Amino acid sequence: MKLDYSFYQNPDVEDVAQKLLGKVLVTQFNGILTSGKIVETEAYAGPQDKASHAYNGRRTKRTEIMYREGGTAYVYFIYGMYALFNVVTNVKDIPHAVLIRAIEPVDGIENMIRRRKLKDVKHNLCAGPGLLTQALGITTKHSGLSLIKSNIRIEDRNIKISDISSGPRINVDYAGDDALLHRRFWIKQNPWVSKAR
DNA sequence: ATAAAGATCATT
DNA sequence: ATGATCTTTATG
Repeated sequence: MKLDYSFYQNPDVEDVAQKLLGKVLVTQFNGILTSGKIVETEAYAGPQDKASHAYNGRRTKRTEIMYREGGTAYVYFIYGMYALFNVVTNVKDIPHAVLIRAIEPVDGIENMIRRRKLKDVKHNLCAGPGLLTQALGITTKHSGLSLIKSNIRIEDRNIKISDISSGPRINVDYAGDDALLHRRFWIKQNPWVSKAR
């Protein structure tokens, strides 16, 4: 069943990041349904987190979306090529977010392969934040959409997951000491987790 | 108006 | 380790 606002409005963003592991991220655009099991996430704890776009309460046109109520999609463009998908958490005006870093393909795999311009299923189909958005057809124009009311949603399909591992977030060295915090979570030994760089 | 950086990825 | 590629943001 689809996750509701009560799931997303949890005040503990690290807790949500871990609970998202094993849930299924689904998009349904133009009748094409694609989905994947979330296997890797990162928590961004708003104003107190030097790695967050909302650090120190920064509000810009882009980051404004993070101040919406939990259960909103925050998608932004980075490095001139990639859209990264985040789940906004906590209540309105508290800019917490969870970056979805990797999924394991579940539904519509042929369409995911086509969107990625691959020949067949390879490890790089959706193991990385910039790759899974391509595979699911997510772009910046989806930023601000409700995960409860739009064609992007997250479902609990009662998938049991094994142990959770944690470590520092990727590519946030600009965050000083906050770069050392263990706010990246993944399903232990899952082959679809992104390559750590 | 300009410049610099960036929650990445593929390749060497 | 480096290059591709361009939006967002800060600064002047």
